[in-house]
Amino acid sequence: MKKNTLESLIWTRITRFVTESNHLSNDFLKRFGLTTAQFDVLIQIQTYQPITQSELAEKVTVTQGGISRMLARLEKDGLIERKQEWKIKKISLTNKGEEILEVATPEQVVFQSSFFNEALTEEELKKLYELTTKLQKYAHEKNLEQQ
Amino acid sequence: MKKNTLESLIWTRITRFVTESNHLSNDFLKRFGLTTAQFDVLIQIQTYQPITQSELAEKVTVTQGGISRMLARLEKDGLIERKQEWKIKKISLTNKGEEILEVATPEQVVFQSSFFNEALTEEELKKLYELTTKLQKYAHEKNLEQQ
DNA sequence: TTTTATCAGTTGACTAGTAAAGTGATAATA
DNA sequence: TATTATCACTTTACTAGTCAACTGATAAAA
Repeated sequence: MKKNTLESLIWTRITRFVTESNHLSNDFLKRFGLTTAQFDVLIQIQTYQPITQSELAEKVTVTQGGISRMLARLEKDGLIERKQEWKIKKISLTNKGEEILEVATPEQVVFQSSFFNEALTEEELKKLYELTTKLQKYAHEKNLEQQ
Repeated sequence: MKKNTLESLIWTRITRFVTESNHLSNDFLKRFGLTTAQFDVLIQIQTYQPITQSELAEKVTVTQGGISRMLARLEKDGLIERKQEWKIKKISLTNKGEEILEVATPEQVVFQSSFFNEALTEEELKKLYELTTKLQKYAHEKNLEQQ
């Protein structure tokens, strides 16, 4: 019984890479009082605000319930606000949220980029972008089919 | 303020791919009463048994506390056993664990591989393996430095 | 107008993980 | 021998997520 195909070796590499670089980013973002997941969500809100919870959930590939909890925490910390409007809730950043991102984003982008550009050449980066785009599109479509 | 470098685009693709393909695998493994995380741990135990908790934690990039909880669940389900031996605990699969893996592994390997080989060519797979190996090695080293 | 459906979000019970403090056995030192 | 350190693991309190059942408001059908 073969359990180590090239594909499953890649799978292991990718998941280990994601958890390890997540640890590093969490550590780095501690100075701003943020986690990697929170930073990810805040960036999406900043880009698309005002946005509904369902739209946001779709963008960060999390369930309705997951985004509900996450936003409850971010609201408690005063980083975002939810305004009930008709039967939907429109999410946007507060001034505090906006200010933190202004400082955190450039630093986090440089830090996060370092995992890639210190390990790979410019050519390899382009190839990797191409390959991961294909993978993600395929997995995304397969997920949509499932429902 | 530039927040969309090629690197951070790759980051997003990779993390979204990992969560989406994890959903698919979780769904697939439901028929064996397993989650993707549990399957991952069981395969490592099968490969290295008898193994200590600390060694196992290292292999699956999880903390001591994390592996302790995970193994408590797997033990409760009767898939593994922990034998106290001197001051360490040696982990191994039970018959039940071994039997489930025997059926689940070939199917899960085929399913997991499909995310890759249906989206990419053989050539691209080899390239991707090369690139992800570099990435993971780099992130792993950086994590070791941190401690 | 009452009922029913639907839609956006929340909540309960769970898995899976973290950091940091705690436990209990073994080994090293005073 | 008594004390202290260390080691392997557990536990507490938390973030982050899942699914599925539940609200509560709006819209559509009877």
